[in-house]
Amino acid sequence: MKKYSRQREAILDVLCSTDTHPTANWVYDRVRETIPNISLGTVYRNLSALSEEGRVISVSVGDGYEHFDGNDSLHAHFYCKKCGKITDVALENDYLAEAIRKNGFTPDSSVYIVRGVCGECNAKEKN
Amino acid sequence: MKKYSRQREAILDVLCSTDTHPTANWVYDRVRETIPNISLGTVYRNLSALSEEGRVISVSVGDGYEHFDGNDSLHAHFYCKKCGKITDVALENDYLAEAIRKNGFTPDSSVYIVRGVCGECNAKEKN
DNA sequence: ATATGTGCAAACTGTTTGCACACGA
DNA sequence: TCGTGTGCAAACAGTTTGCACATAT
Repeated sequence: MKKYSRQREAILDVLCSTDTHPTANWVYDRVRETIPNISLGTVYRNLSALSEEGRVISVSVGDGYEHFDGNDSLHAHFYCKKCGKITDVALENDYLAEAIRKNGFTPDSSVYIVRGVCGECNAKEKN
Repeated sequence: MKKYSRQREAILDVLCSTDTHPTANWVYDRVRETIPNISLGTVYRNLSALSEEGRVISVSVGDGYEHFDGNDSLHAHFYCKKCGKITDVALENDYLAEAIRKNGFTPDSSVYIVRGVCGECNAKEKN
């Protein structure tokens, strides 16, 4: 059975109190402020556990890192290729998951990523 | 300037003639049937180049591998956590990219992934 | 008591990269 | 010729894992 752990709670806290889609290492640094001797391995183990439980989503934008997201409302991710920032874009309904359900699948989590250039970087480009 | 290469064409061919969302290594094995002494490094370099050009899409489903997709029609990916299979689901319009454009971004490629259990594995589970 | 979680560090592995050579334009 | 691409192999880096100890139930 699943056992409580201070470490896992702290990790979940960090993920739910940011919208920056952090990497494992960023979470590690942040949690160390509270639990200084937590290990990176523990962070990885718990991120992976939380992700399997569906309490957290993992997002791969293609920058070589796994990003984690504690935002449980329906949204898409916009990844800017220039500055690397990931921005949430709220969605009203999950019509992709619906389309998929019609194909005989049972979806349980959705990760939507759109890549491109953000407004800020678009502006800068006009130099 | 971009130079023609037999290797890159062969890699693109492989990707466009399958719907299995292969990994770099699978592509490597496949291309070696035609170009036996191609190197894995070359495959990686070209996959990454093709991906930047937008001729190919890279899909991270969270199994530890990067998957590549030469299908250029609009579709979502369903990843089955049980059997690992990735299935394309055609979409009529890219309303997510639209939603994102309204937020001031300039999207250029979309990767939609829904995770869950596929019909086959659902059936098997009823034992 | 005991099964699960942790810290530590080493191991793993998919991917990247430097270099000398080959090749397309 | 000249700049880009390739093959090879070593290096890299994010992530995983084994082990002995700690902790929740």
